[in-house]
Amino acid sequence: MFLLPPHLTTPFPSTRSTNYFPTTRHHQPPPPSAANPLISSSVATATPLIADEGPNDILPLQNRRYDFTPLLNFLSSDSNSEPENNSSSPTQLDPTEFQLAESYRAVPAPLWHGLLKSLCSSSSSIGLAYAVVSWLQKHNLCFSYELLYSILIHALGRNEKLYEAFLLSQRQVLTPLTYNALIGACARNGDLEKALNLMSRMRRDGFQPDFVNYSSIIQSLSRSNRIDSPILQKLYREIESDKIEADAHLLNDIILGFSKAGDATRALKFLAMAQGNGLSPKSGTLVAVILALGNSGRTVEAEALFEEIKDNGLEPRTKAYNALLAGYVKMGSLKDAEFIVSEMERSGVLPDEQTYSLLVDAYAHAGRWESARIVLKEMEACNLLPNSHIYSRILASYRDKGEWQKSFQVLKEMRNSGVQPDRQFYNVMIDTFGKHNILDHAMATFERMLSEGIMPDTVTWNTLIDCHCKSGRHDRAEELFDEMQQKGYSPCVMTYNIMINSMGEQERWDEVTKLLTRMQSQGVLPNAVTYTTLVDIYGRSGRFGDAIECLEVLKSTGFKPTPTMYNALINAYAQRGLSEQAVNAFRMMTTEGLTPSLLALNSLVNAFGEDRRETEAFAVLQYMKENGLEPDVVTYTTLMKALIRVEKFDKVPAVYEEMVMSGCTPDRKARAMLRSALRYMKQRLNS
DNA sequence: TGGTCATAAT
Repeated sequence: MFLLPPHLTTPFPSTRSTNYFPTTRHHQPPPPSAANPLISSSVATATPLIADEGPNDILPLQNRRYDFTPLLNFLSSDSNSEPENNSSSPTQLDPTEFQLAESYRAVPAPLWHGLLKSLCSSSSSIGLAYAVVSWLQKHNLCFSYELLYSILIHALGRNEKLYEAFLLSQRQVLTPLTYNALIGACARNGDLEKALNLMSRMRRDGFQPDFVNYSSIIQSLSRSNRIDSPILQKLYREIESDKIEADAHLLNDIILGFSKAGDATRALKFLAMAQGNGLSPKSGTLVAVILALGNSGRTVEAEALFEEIKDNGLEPRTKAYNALLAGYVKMGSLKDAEFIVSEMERSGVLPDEQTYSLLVDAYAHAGRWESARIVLKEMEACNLLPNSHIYSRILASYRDKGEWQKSFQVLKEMRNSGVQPDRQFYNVMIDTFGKHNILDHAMATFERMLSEGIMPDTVTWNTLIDCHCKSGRHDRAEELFDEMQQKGYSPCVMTYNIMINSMGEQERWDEVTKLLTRMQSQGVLPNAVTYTTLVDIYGRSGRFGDAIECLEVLKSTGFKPTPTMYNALINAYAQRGLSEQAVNAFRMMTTEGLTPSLLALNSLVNAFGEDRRETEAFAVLQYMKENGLEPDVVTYTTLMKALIRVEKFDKVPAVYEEMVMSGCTPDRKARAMLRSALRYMKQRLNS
């Protein structure tokens, strides 16, 4: 088995030649006035320039007090500005260049910074930017060159030119300032792997990563929605071991990160820590925590936090109400949702598109299409136009209720209202067909989207690939995976997770390894789902050694396995009736300080049931009751299955009875289990 | 801004 090592030592890009900058310079068009820059236009004047002089991307600078064109023209043509050749001192220069330098003596530093940022925005002028820095250094025209380099790196990072940033950094000894800029550039470009590598390199060089590094990484993860709880936990452990005291900003980022990762428990923990230190997080962060609480069904706590905003003397605004509303919509509590909206009205807080969208969501989810329609009308009355987003939510509701046929009606309705479907809408539509195994509709929707000139994104490809996997069309999924890359789309973690799952289902272990290697080479970091998937696929195939090794590797890299990973392992043992091993996995989980969920215990019930140890299965039920975990339909159904396995059919009805008495609503599978027990009893009577 | 896609129980 193969797994990704902890800190992948990705080399810095060094394969391309280091004379990258000089060569790009030759791509500059020869400047018309290069022959005598001092004569062609005066320096340091307010005179506006002719537009076609110099690179186009610095046009905004021409409105400023200083005219950099002569300098840029000079640097574009003059080979003396090569950094390699600038050993000569300014006094040895030809008088023209000296005079040019003198004319820029009074330029304030921020203007140089602005010039550099501007030059970095276009590939064709990056070389020029570097030449400017070298030239400034040569003529002692700007105070801190370290700062200039970090500005260059930062600007390159902003402009998604990470590769160039790395090349540039290779020309300098890395200082804390340039390290920070580089780490920031990596974070901004979502290259967490490189950012983390740089942090450890920084430590090796004897520099202490500071909270800004951590902040930029966490912010980048949050922003790109790529954050997950284990990675943030690991980062926090590093913060602790770096002995960095989390300040208000960093704590804010951490709370926001855990919220976005859906880990409401840890978000609350750090919120308490911040408040304990007398710090109050930004209101947007509190809203994110409310959202996370609501999303995990913890609406009571969400409401408590909402009230806390009020207690702090702040008036909750639309966003805060929306977050609370989202929780109730998520749990399908229409009454509470309606109450929140009326509270908004009462408090004079205006609903926005999001509010209406959530309300429409709530009605559509409850199957009250007419009410949803009224909300849309009301929305228009408030001068808020229904958009593609709101219709995509409606479609998602239909999808989740199994009513894929409604897709066409939704499409028609939105067109009638003058709303054009956008990419996200089509993504949901493809997913709707895909989730119901109507692959030709899914593909037709994809074609339709293309024919309307809407470009797919990674989500579109992921959706298509996954729905083919789910329908067992692994061959087509693989083709689509290749196709997306041929068309220039880079697979993301999710794509890889889908493909790993697919290969695992097919037991093509070499392919699983290949995918992991490719992830690594492309700098795509595996996340919690990747590991859960690996544990799951190995476990399901009885490769328990590999499954456990996954968890060990994970732990050795400073991550903690999530409860979900253990659930996958326990489930794998359970399905093969290996109850002893299932119990062991369960114990491992509790030893790690993880609280077993109902899901883990249900798997344990199943493990005993499949191992014909129904007494122990019922002991787990007892354990649940004693530990305040409410058994659910799955628990009782699994117990009934356990009884059937040992042919104690006559005891099944009592379990069914208890299920109903304890307030569980029997579902289709529960009823089927009872029915089959009754059938066996009848058979036994007849024989 | 947001909204869409991936993992674990009968």
